[in-house]
Amino acid sequence: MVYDDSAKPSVTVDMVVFTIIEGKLNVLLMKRGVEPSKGKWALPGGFVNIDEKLDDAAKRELFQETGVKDIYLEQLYTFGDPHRDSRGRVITVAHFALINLEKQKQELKATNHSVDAKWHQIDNLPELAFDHKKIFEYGLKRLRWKFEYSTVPYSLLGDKFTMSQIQKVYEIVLNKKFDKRNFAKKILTLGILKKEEIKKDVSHRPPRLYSLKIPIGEIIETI
Amino acid sequence: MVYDDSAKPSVTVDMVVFTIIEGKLNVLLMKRGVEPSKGKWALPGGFVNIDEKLDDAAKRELFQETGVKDIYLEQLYTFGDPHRDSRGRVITVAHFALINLEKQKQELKATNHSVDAKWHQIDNLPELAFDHKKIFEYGLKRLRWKFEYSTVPYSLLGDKFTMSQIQKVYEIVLNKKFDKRNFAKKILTLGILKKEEIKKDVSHRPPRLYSLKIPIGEIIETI
DNA sequence: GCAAAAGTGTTCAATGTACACCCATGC
DNA sequence: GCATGGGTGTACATTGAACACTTTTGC
Repeated sequence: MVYDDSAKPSVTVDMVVFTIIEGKLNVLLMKRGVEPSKGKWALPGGFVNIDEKLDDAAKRELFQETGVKDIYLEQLYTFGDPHRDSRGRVITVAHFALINLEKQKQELKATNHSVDAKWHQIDNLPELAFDHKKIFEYGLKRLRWKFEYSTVPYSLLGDKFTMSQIQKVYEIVLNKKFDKRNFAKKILTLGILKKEEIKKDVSHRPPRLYSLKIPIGEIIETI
Repeated sequence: MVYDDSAKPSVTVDMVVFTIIEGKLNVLLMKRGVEPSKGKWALPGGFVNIDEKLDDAAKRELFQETGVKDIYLEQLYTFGDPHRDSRGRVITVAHFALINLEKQKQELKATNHSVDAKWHQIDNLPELAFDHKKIFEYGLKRLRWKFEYSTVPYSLLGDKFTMSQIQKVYEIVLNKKFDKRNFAKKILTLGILKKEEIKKDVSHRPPRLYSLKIPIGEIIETI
Protein backbone atom coordinates (compact mmCIF):
# COMPACT_ATOMS: atom_id res chain seq x y z
CA MET A 1 0.00 0.00 0.00
CA VAL A 2 1.12 3.42 -0.85
CA TYR A 3 0.43 5.54 2.19
CA ASP A 4 -1.19 5.40 5.60
CA ASP A 5 -4.47 3.57 5.19
CA SER A 6 -6.19 5.60 7.87
CA ALA A 7 -5.90 8.61 5.60
CA LYS A 8 -7.65 6.89 2.73
CA PRO A 9 -11.06 7.95 1.59
CA SER A 10 -13.73 5.33 1.04
CA VAL A 11 -14.96 4.85 -2.49
CA THR A 12 -18.54 4.10 -3.41
CA VAL A 13 -20.62 3.94 -6.54
CA ASP A 14 -24.09 5.45 -6.75
CA MET A 15 -26.56 5.13 -9.55
CA VAL A 16 -29.22 7.28 -11.08
CA VAL A 17 -31.43 4.65 -12.70
CA PHE A 18 -34.21 5.85 -14.97
CA THR A 19 -37.15 4.04 -16.46
CA ILE A 20 -40.54 4.88 -17.87
CA ILE A 21 -43.65 3.72 -16.05
CA GLU A 22 -47.13 4.51 -17.32
CA GLY A 23 -45.89 7.35 -19.45
CA LYS A 24 -43.84 9.00 -16.71
CA LEU A 25 -40.14 9.23 -16.16
CA ASN A 26 -39.14 7.48 -12.92
CA VAL A 27 -35.95 7.15 -10.91
CA LEU A 28 -35.08 4.28 -8.58
CA LEU A 29 -34.61 5.11 -4.90
CA MET A 30 -33.84 2.98 -1.85
CA LYS A 31 -35.16 3.60 1.63
CA ARG A 32 -32.13 3.66 3.90
CA GLY A 33 -32.30 1.01 6.63
CA VAL A 34 -29.25 2.16 8.55
CA GLU A 35 -27.79 5.38 9.86
CA PRO A 36 -26.87 7.94 8.72
CA SER A 37 -30.07 9.24 7.18
CA LYS A 38 -31.97 6.12 8.22
CA GLY A 39 -35.47 6.21 6.76
CA LYS A 40 -34.56 8.71 4.08
CA TRP A 41 -34.56 7.89 0.40
CA ALA A 42 -31.26 7.56 -1.41
CA LEU A 43 -29.86 6.52 -4.75
CA PRO A 44 -28.89 2.85 -4.96
CA GLY A 45 -25.18 2.26 -4.49
CA GLY A 46 -22.50 0.95 -2.19
CA PHE A 47 -18.83 0.37 -1.59
CA VAL A 48 -16.48 -0.68 -4.35
CA ASN A 49 -14.71 -3.97 -3.71
CA ILE A 50 -10.94 -3.88 -3.81
CA ASP A 51 -10.62 -5.95 -6.97
CA GLU A 52 -13.68 -4.78 -8.82
CA LYS A 53 -14.09 -2.41 -11.75
CA LEU A 54 -16.21 0.65 -11.05
CA ASP A 55 -18.97 -0.25 -13.45
CA ASP A 56 -18.97 -3.84 -12.20
CA ALA A 57 -19.47 -2.50 -8.70
CA ALA A 58 -22.39 -0.42 -9.93
CA LYS A 59 -23.98 -3.40 -11.66
CA ARG A 60 -23.43 -5.65 -8.65
CA GLU A 61 -24.98 -3.17 -6.22
CA LEU A 62 -27.93 -2.62 -8.44
CA PHE A 63 -28.51 -6.35 -8.84
CA GLN A 64 -28.13 -7.02 -5.12
CA GLU A 65 -30.52 -4.28 -4.18
CA THR A 66 -33.16 -4.68 -6.85
CA GLY A 67 -32.58 -7.81 -8.91
CA VAL A 68 -32.27 -5.69 -12.01
CA LYS A 69 -29.65 -6.53 -14.62
CA ASP A 70 -28.93 -6.06 -18.31
CA ILE A 71 -29.05 -2.31 -18.19
CA TYR A 72 -27.46 0.51 -20.07
CA LEU A 73 -24.85 2.01 -17.78
CA GLU A 74 -22.30 4.78 -18.06
CA GLN A 75 -20.19 6.77 -15.67
CA LEU A 76 -21.60 10.16 -14.78
CA TYR A 77 -19.33 12.17 -12.50
CA THR A 78 -17.33 11.70 -9.32
CA PHE A 79 -18.52 13.57 -6.25
CA GLY A 80 -15.82 14.01 -3.66
CA ASP A 81 -16.59 16.88 -1.35
CA PRO A 82 -14.93 16.07 2.00
CA HIS A 83 -18.15 16.64 3.90
CA ARG A 84 -20.71 15.10 1.60
CA ASP A 85 -21.13 12.06 3.89
CA SER A 86 -21.23 12.30 7.66
CA ARG A 87 -19.49 8.93 8.04
CA GLY A 88 -16.17 10.39 6.92
CA ARG A 89 -14.51 10.92 3.60
CA VAL A 90 -16.53 9.07 1.00
CA ILE A 91 -15.88 9.67 -2.67
CA THR A 92 -18.64 8.39 -4.90
CA VAL A 93 -18.39 7.61 -8.57
CA ALA A 94 -21.90 8.29 -9.81
CA HIS A 95 -23.31 6.30 -12.70
CA PHE A 96 -26.27 6.78 -14.95
CA ALA A 97 -28.46 3.88 -16.05
CA LEU A 98 -31.52 3.26 -18.17
CA ILE A 99 -33.70 0.21 -18.09
CA ASN A 100 -36.70 -1.06 -19.93
CA LEU A 101 -38.94 -2.36 -17.19
CA GLU A 102 -40.88 -4.62 -19.51
CA LYS A 103 -37.78 -6.67 -20.14
CA GLN A 104 -37.12 -6.92 -16.40
CA LYS A 105 -40.54 -7.78 -15.10
CA GLN A 106 -40.03 -11.45 -14.37
CA GLU A 107 -36.77 -10.59 -12.71
CA LEU A 108 -38.28 -8.09 -10.33
CA LYS A 109 -41.12 -10.40 -9.38
CA ALA A 110 -38.90 -13.42 -8.92
CA THR A 111 -36.66 -11.83 -6.34
CA ASN A 112 -37.28 -10.38 -2.94
CA HIS A 113 -34.66 -7.73 -3.33
CA SER A 114 -36.98 -4.95 -4.17
CA VAL A 115 -38.61 -4.66 -0.77
CA ASP A 116 -37.13 -1.28 0.05
CA ALA A 117 -36.50 -0.15 -3.51
CA LYS A 118 -39.14 1.97 -5.16
CA TRP A 119 -39.63 3.86 -8.38
CA HIS A 120 -40.45 7.54 -7.98
CA GLN A 121 -41.79 9.92 -10.58
CA ILE A 122 -39.19 12.56 -11.13
CA ASP A 123 -41.57 15.45 -10.68
CA ASN A 124 -42.54 14.19 -7.25
CA LEU A 125 -39.40 13.16 -5.40
CA PRO A 126 -39.01 12.90 -1.64
CA GLU A 127 -36.12 14.55 0.14
CA LEU A 128 -32.92 12.68 -0.64
CA ALA A 129 -30.04 11.68 1.64
CA PHE A 130 -26.50 13.09 1.38
CA ASP A 131 -25.90 15.06 -1.81
CA HIS A 132 -28.08 12.72 -3.82
CA LYS A 133 -30.35 15.49 -5.05
CA LYS A 134 -27.40 17.06 -6.81
CA ILE A 135 -26.36 13.70 -8.24
CA PHE A 136 -29.89 13.02 -9.45
CA GLU A 137 -30.04 16.40 -11.17
CA TYR A 138 -26.75 15.79 -12.85
CA GLY A 139 -28.09 12.43 -14.06
CA LEU A 140 -31.26 13.99 -15.40
CA LYS A 141 -29.24 16.55 -17.31
CA ARG A 142 -27.11 13.81 -18.78
CA LEU A 143 -30.20 11.82 -19.74
CA ARG A 144 -31.64 14.72 -21.67
CA TRP A 145 -28.35 15.46 -23.29
CA LYS A 146 -28.08 11.85 -24.40
CA PHE A 147 -31.49 12.06 -26.00
CA GLU A 148 -30.26 14.83 -28.24
CA TYR A 149 -27.03 13.21 -29.28
CA SER A 150 -27.00 9.43 -28.99
CA THR A 151 -28.84 6.17 -29.39
CA VAL A 152 -29.30 5.54 -25.68
CA PRO A 153 -33.01 6.36 -25.87
CA TYR A 154 -33.47 2.93 -27.43
CA SER A 155 -32.41 1.26 -24.20
CA LEU A 156 -35.82 2.30 -22.88
CA LEU A 157 -37.53 0.38 -25.67
CA GLY A 158 -37.83 -3.29 -26.57
CA ASP A 159 -36.02 -4.98 -29.43
CA LYS A 160 -38.66 -3.93 -31.93
CA PHE A 161 -40.69 -0.79 -31.67
CA THR A 162 -42.98 1.47 -33.65
CA MET A 163 -42.18 5.03 -34.59
CA SER A 164 -44.79 6.34 -32.20
CA GLN A 165 -43.28 4.36 -29.33
CA ILE A 166 -39.95 6.04 -29.99
CA GLN A 167 -41.66 9.40 -30.12
CA LYS A 168 -43.43 8.80 -26.82
CA VAL A 169 -40.16 7.98 -25.08
CA TYR A 170 -38.60 11.18 -26.36
CA GLU A 171 -41.61 13.21 -25.35
CA ILE A 172 -41.63 11.80 -21.83
CA VAL A 173 -37.94 12.30 -21.23
CA LEU A 174 -37.57 15.71 -22.83
CA ASN A 175 -40.95 16.78 -21.57
CA LYS A 176 -42.14 18.29 -24.82
CA LYS A 177 -44.22 17.36 -27.85
CA PHE A 178 -42.99 16.73 -31.37
CA ASP A 179 -44.68 16.83 -34.74
CA LYS A 180 -44.87 13.24 -35.84
CA ARG A 181 -43.98 13.89 -39.48
CA ASN A 182 -40.86 15.84 -38.59
CA PHE A 183 -39.99 13.40 -35.85
CA ALA A 184 -40.15 10.37 -38.13
CA LYS A 185 -38.16 12.20 -40.78
CA LYS A 186 -35.41 13.11 -38.35
CA ILE A 187 -35.15 9.65 -36.83
CA LEU A 188 -35.17 7.88 -40.18
CA THR A 189 -32.54 10.10 -41.79
CA LEU A 190 -30.13 9.14 -39.00
CA GLY A 191 -30.00 5.79 -40.76
CA ILE A 192 -29.79 3.75 -37.57
CA LEU A 193 -33.09 1.90 -37.89
CA LYS A 194 -33.83 -1.27 -39.77
CA LYS A 195 -37.34 -1.93 -41.02
CA GLU A 196 -38.97 -4.98 -39.51
CA GLU A 197 -42.33 -6.56 -40.17
CA ILE A 198 -45.70 -4.88 -39.76
CA LYS A 199 -47.28 -5.38 -36.39
CA LYS A 200 -50.59 -7.28 -36.43
CA ASP A 201 -53.61 -7.46 -34.17
CA VAL A 202 -54.09 -3.84 -33.37
CA SER A 203 -57.46 -2.19 -33.66
CA HIS A 204 -56.25 0.52 -36.02
CA ARG A 205 -53.97 0.79 -38.97
CA PRO A 206 -51.14 -1.66 -38.27
CA PRO A 207 -47.80 0.05 -37.63
CA ARG A 208 -44.38 -0.79 -38.99
CA LEU A 209 -41.88 -2.17 -36.48
CA TYR A 210 -38.27 -1.07 -36.46
CA SER A 211 -35.11 -2.32 -34.79
CA LEU A 212 -31.68 -0.79 -34.20
CA LYS A 213 -29.00 -1.46 -36.81
CA ILE A 214 -26.17 -0.77 -34.38
CA PRO A 215 -25.57 -1.34 -30.66
CA ILE A 216 -26.96 1.12 -28.18
CA GLY A 217 -24.64 3.98 -27.31
CA GLU A 218 -22.50 3.70 -30.42
CA ILE A 219 -23.44 6.80 -32.39
CA ILE A 220 -21.81 9.48 -30.31
CA GLU A 221 -19.16 8.70 -27.79
CA THR A 222 -19.72 9.83 -24.26
CA ILE A 223 -17.73 12.88 -23.37
CA MET B 1 -14.42 4.42 9.35
CA VAL B 2 -16.80 2.33 7.46
CA TYR B 3 -14.96 -0.83 6.63
CA ASP B 4 -11.54 -2.40 6.87
CA ASP B 5 -9.04 0.17 5.68
CA SER B 6 -6.79 -2.44 4.16
CA ALA B 7 -9.51 -3.11 1.61
CA LYS B 8 -9.70 0.53 0.59
CA PRO B 9 -8.50 1.66 -2.77
CA SER B 10 -6.18 4.66 -2.97
CA VAL B 11 -7.53 7.73 -4.71
CA THR B 12 -5.45 10.00 -6.91
CA VAL B 13 -6.05 12.87 -9.28
CA ASP B 14 -4.33 13.10 -12.64
CA MET B 15 -4.40 15.98 -15.03
CA VAL B 16 -4.31 16.40 -18.76
CA VAL B 17 -3.02 19.96 -19.06
CA PHE B 18 -3.02 21.55 -22.48
CA THR B 19 -1.43 24.70 -23.76
CA ILE B 20 -0.34 26.17 -27.05
CA ILE B 21 3.35 26.77 -27.70
CA GLU B 22 4.60 28.19 -30.96
CA GLY B 23 1.46 27.29 -32.79
CA LYS B 24 1.33 23.70 -31.56
CA LEU B 25 -0.89 21.97 -29.05
CA ASN B 26 1.15 20.68 -26.11
CA VAL B 27 0.44 18.54 -23.07
CA LEU B 28 2.30 18.65 -19.77
CA LEU B 29 4.15 15.50 -18.70
CA MET B 30 6.31 14.67 -15.70
CA LYS B 31 9.29 12.36 -15.77
CA ARG B 32 8.73 9.83 -13.00
CA GLY B 33 11.50 9.85 -10.39
CA VAL B 34 10.33 6.80 -8.47
CA GLU B 35 9.15 3.29 -9.18
CA PRO B 36 6.96 2.04 -10.67
CA SER B 37 7.68 3.21 -14.21
CA LYS B 38 10.70 5.24 -13.02
CA GLY B 39 12.05 7.29 -15.90
CA LYS B 40 8.84 7.08 -17.91
CA TRP B 41 6.69 10.09 -18.65
CA ALA B 42 3.36 10.44 -16.89
CA LEU B 43 0.53 12.90 -16.46
CA PRO B 44 0.95 15.20 -13.45
CA GLY B 45 -1.06 14.09 -10.45
CA GLY B 46 -0.93 12.58 -6.99
CA PHE B 47 -2.86 11.38 -3.98
CA VAL B 48 -5.92 13.16 -2.68
CA ASN B 49 -5.64 14.39 0.88
CA ILE B 50 -8.30 13.17 3.28
CA ASP B 51 -9.91 16.57 3.76
CA GLU B 52 -9.43 18.01 0.29
CA LYS B 53 -11.86 18.48 -2.58
CA LEU B 54 -10.96 16.64 -5.76
CA ASP B 55 -10.38 19.74 -7.83
CA ASP B 56 -8.39 21.33 -5.01
CA ALA B 57 -6.17 18.26 -4.99
CA ALA B 58 -5.68 18.62 -8.73
CA LYS B 59 -4.78 22.29 -8.41
CA ARG B 60 -2.44 21.63 -5.50
CA GLU B 61 -0.58 18.86 -7.30
CA LEU B 62 -0.22 20.92 -10.41
CA PHE B 63 1.10 23.87 -8.46
CA GLN B 64 3.51 21.72 -6.44
CA GLU B 65 4.87 20.04 -9.50
CA THR B 66 5.02 22.93 -11.91
CA GLY B 67 4.29 26.23 -10.19
CA VAL B 68 1.36 26.73 -12.49
CA LYS B 69 -1.84 28.22 -11.14
CA ASP B 70 -4.92 30.12 -12.29
CA ILE B 71 -5.98 27.52 -14.80
CA TYR B 72 -9.23 26.38 -16.28
CA LEU B 73 -9.98 22.98 -14.73
CA GLU B 74 -12.79 20.48 -15.01
CA GLN B 75 -13.29 16.86 -14.09
CA LEU B 76 -12.85 14.44 -16.94
CA TYR B 77 -13.53 10.84 -15.98
CA THR B 78 -12.64 8.40 -13.23
CA PHE B 79 -10.42 5.49 -14.18
CA GLY B 80 -10.69 2.60 -11.77
CA ASP B 81 -9.58 -0.61 -13.38
CA PRO B 82 -8.24 -2.81 -10.57
CA HIS B 83 -4.98 -3.42 -12.42
CA ARG B 84 -4.26 -0.02 -13.89
CA ASP B 85 -1.48 0.64 -11.35
CA SER B 86 1.01 -2.00 -10.24
CA ARG B 87 1.17 -0.55 -6.71
CA GLY B 88 -2.29 -1.85 -5.89
CA ARG B 89 -5.78 -0.55 -6.29
CA VAL B 90 -5.52 3.07 -7.31
CA ILE B 91 -8.58 4.88 -8.58
CA THR B 92 -7.77 8.12 -10.35
CA VAL B 93 -10.10 11.02 -10.96
CA ALA B 94 -8.76 12.50 -14.17
CA HIS B 95 -9.05 16.22 -14.80
CA PHE B 96 -8.70 18.35 -17.84
CA ALA B 97 -6.99 21.73 -17.76
CA LEU B 98 -6.12 24.56 -20.12
CA ILE B 99 -3.59 27.27 -19.50
CA ASN B 100 -2.38 30.31 -21.30
CA LEU B 101 1.36 30.09 -20.95
CA GLU B 102 1.90 33.80 -21.54
CA LYS B 103 0.05 34.58 -18.35
CA GLN B 104 2.16 32.06 -16.42
CA LYS B 105 5.61 32.89 -17.64
CA GLN B 106 6.94 34.73 -14.61
CA GLU B 107 5.52 32.00 -12.44
CA LEU B 108 7.32 29.21 -14.24
CA LYS B 109 10.61 31.04 -14.23
CA ALA B 110 10.39 32.07 -10.60
CA THR B 111 10.07 28.53 -9.29
CA ASN B 112 12.27 25.53 -9.49
CA HIS B 113 9.39 23.17 -9.69
CA SER B 114 9.53 22.59 -13.37
CA VAL B 115 12.75 20.63 -13.41
CA ASP B 116 11.18 17.35 -14.37
CA ALA B 117 8.04 18.74 -15.97
CA LYS B 118 8.06 19.25 -19.71
CA TRP B 119 5.64 20.27 -22.42
CA HIS B 120 5.27 17.80 -25.25
CA GLN B 121 3.70 18.35 -28.65
CA ILE B 122 0.70 16.09 -28.86
CA ASP B 123 1.69 14.62 -32.20
CA ASN B 124 5.02 13.49 -30.80
CA LEU B 125 4.43 11.95 -27.40
CA PRO B 126 6.73 9.52 -25.64
CA GLU B 127 5.41 6.28 -24.20
CA LEU B 128 3.34 7.02 -21.11
CA ALA B 129 3.21 5.24 -17.75
CA PHE B 130 0.19 3.32 -16.44
CA ASP B 131 -2.97 3.91 -18.48
CA HIS B 132 -2.06 7.54 -19.08
CA LYS B 133 -2.21 7.22 -22.84
CA LYS B 134 -5.89 6.37 -22.55
CA ILE B 135 -6.46 9.24 -20.14
CA PHE B 136 -4.64 11.64 -22.44
CA GLU B 137 -6.76 10.56 -25.40
CA TYR B 138 -9.90 11.04 -23.39
CA GLY B 139 -8.70 14.53 -22.48
CA LEU B 140 -7.95 15.40 -26.10
CA LYS B 141 -11.41 14.27 -27.12
CA ARG B 142 -12.94 16.42 -24.41
CA LEU B 143 -10.83 19.38 -25.46
CA ARG B 144 -12.07 19.17 -29.04
CA TRP B 145 -15.62 18.68 -27.91
CA LYS B 146 -15.37 21.78 -25.75
CA PHE B 147 -14.18 23.78 -28.71
CA GLU B 148 -17.38 22.99 -30.53
CA TYR B 149 -19.73 23.75 -27.70
CA SER B 150 -18.34 26.09 -25.06
CA THR B 151 -16.30 29.15 -24.25
CA VAL B 152 -13.34 27.27 -22.82
CA PRO B 153 -11.21 28.05 -25.89
CA TYR B 154 -10.85 31.55 -24.47
CA SER B 155 -8.88 30.20 -21.53
CA LEU B 156 -6.03 29.74 -24.01
CA LEU B 157 -6.12 33.44 -24.85
CA GLY B 158 -5.33 36.60 -22.96
CA ASP B 159 -7.91 39.06 -21.65
CA LYS B 160 -8.13 40.84 -25.00
CA PHE B 161 -7.59 39.19 -28.33
CA THR B 162 -8.10 39.71 -32.03
CA MET B 163 -10.39 37.66 -34.20
CA SER B 164 -7.47 36.04 -35.92
CA GLN B 165 -5.95 35.00 -32.60
CA ILE B 166 -9.17 33.21 -31.74
CA GLN B 167 -9.19 31.58 -35.13
CA LYS B 168 -5.59 30.37 -34.74
CA VAL B 169 -6.40 28.74 -31.41
CA TYR B 170 -9.33 26.90 -32.96
CA GLU B 171 -7.25 25.82 -35.92
CA ILE B 172 -4.45 24.47 -33.75
CA VAL B 173 -6.72 22.54 -31.43
CA LEU B 174 -9.12 21.17 -34.00
CA ASN B 175 -6.33 20.71 -36.51
CA LYS B 176 -8.18 22.21 -39.43
CA LYS B 177 -8.48 25.51 -41.27
CA PHE B 178 -11.47 27.82 -41.30
CA ASP B 179 -12.60 30.51 -43.70
CA LYS B 180 -12.07 33.76 -41.84
CA ARG B 181 -15.31 35.37 -42.99
CA ASN B 182 -17.42 32.44 -41.88
CA PHE B 183 -15.40 32.06 -38.70
CA ALA B 184 -15.85 35.67 -37.64
CA LYS B 185 -19.54 35.53 -38.47
CA LYS B 186 -20.07 32.42 -36.37
CA ILE B 187 -18.12 33.70 -33.38
CA LEU B 188 -19.78 37.11 -33.43
CA THR B 189 -23.34 35.80 -33.73
CA LEU B 190 -22.81 33.85 -30.50
CA GLY B 191 -22.96 37.25 -28.83
CA ILE B 192 -20.34 36.47 -26.21
CA LEU B 193 -17.73 39.01 -27.28
CA LYS B 194 -17.46 42.65 -26.34
CA LYS B 195 -15.70 45.07 -28.68
CA GLU B 196 -12.61 46.65 -27.21
CA GLU B 197 -10.28 49.24 -28.64
CA ILE B 198 -8.28 48.94 -31.86
CA LYS B 199 -4.82 47.57 -31.39
CA LYS B 200 -2.02 49.97 -32.36
CA ASP B 201 1.58 49.58 -33.50
CA VAL B 202 1.25 46.73 -35.89
CA SER B 203 2.80 46.91 -39.33
CA HIS B 204 -0.44 46.17 -41.13
CA ARG B 205 -4.02 47.18 -40.83
CA PRO B 206 -4.68 47.47 -37.08
CA PRO B 207 -7.06 44.83 -35.75
CA ARG B 208 -9.95 45.21 -33.37
CA LEU B 209 -9.55 43.69 -29.92
CA TYR B 210 -12.32 41.76 -28.24
CA SER B 211 -12.94 40.48 -24.73
CA LEU B 212 -15.37 37.95 -23.26
CA LYS B 213 -18.69 39.27 -21.98
CA ILE B 214 -19.21 36.29 -19.70
CA PRO B 215 -16.97 34.04 -17.59
CA ILE B 216 -15.18 31.18 -19.27
CA GLY B 217 -17.09 27.92 -19.31
CA GLU B 218 -20.50 29.47 -18.92
CA ILE B 219 -22.14 28.96 -22.30
CA ILE B 220 -22.75 25.26 -22.22
CA GLU B 221 -22.64 23.29 -19.04
CA THR B 222 -20.30 20.35 -18.92
CA ILE B 223 -22.05 17.07 -19.23
C1' DG C 1 4.63 51.39 -53.21
C1' DC C 2 4.77 47.09 -51.17
C1' DA C 3 4.28 43.63 -47.65
C1' DA C 4 1.30 42.02 -44.13
C1' DA C 5 -2.75 40.96 -41.96
C1' DA C 6 -7.68 42.90 -41.29
C1' DG C 7 -12.16 43.43 -42.63
C1' DT C 8 -16.30 42.52 -45.07
C1' DG C 9 -21.29 40.15 -48.22
C1' DT C 10 -23.61 37.21 -51.40
C1' DT C 11 -25.01 32.92 -53.32
C1' DC C 12 -26.24 28.24 -52.70
C1' DA C 13 -27.16 23.95 -50.26
C1' DA C 14 -28.74 21.57 -46.38
C1' DT C 15 -31.33 21.38 -42.45
C1' DG C 16 -35.17 22.33 -39.42
C1' DT C 17 -40.05 23.73 -38.80
C1' DA C 18 -44.83 24.41 -39.58
C1' DC C 19 -48.74 22.35 -41.05
C1' DA C 20 -53.48 18.54 -42.62
C1' DC C 21 -55.35 14.82 -44.72
C1' DC C 22 -56.15 9.97 -45.89
C1' DC C 23 -55.37 4.91 -44.44
C1' DA C 24 -55.95 0.24 -42.36
C1' DT C 25 -57.68 -2.23 -38.89
C1' DG C 26 -61.06 -4.12 -34.98
C1' DC C 27 -65.28 -3.77 -33.30
C1' DG D 1 -69.44 3.02 -40.12
C1' DC D 2 -66.80 4.71 -36.63
C1' DA D 3 -63.08 5.03 -33.46
C1' DT D 4 -58.21 4.57 -33.13
C1' DG D 5 -53.73 5.43 -34.09
C1' DG D 6 -50.55 5.15 -38.53
C1' DG D 7 -48.54 7.07 -42.35
C1' DT D 8 -47.08 10.65 -45.51
C1' DG D 9 -45.23 15.74 -48.46
C1' DT D 10 -44.66 20.63 -49.36
C1' DA D 11 -43.51 25.40 -48.49
C1' DC D 12 -40.73 28.40 -45.82
C1' DA D 13 -37.13 29.95 -42.71
C1' DT D 14 -32.78 29.27 -40.76
C1' DT D 15 -28.23 27.78 -40.76
C1' DG D 16 -23.79 26.44 -42.68
C1' DA D 17 -20.37 26.62 -46.58
C1' DA D 18 -18.02 28.41 -50.49
C1' DC D 19 -15.80 32.15 -52.27
C1' DA D 20 -12.29 37.42 -53.42
C1' DC D 21 -11.41 41.91 -53.04
C1' DT D 22 -10.41 46.28 -50.57
C1' DT D 23 -8.35 48.57 -46.36
C1' DT D 24 -4.92 50.22 -43.14
C1' DT D 25 -0.72 50.41 -41.33
C1' DG D 26 4.83 50.28 -40.99
C1' DC D 27 8.67 50.40 -43.48
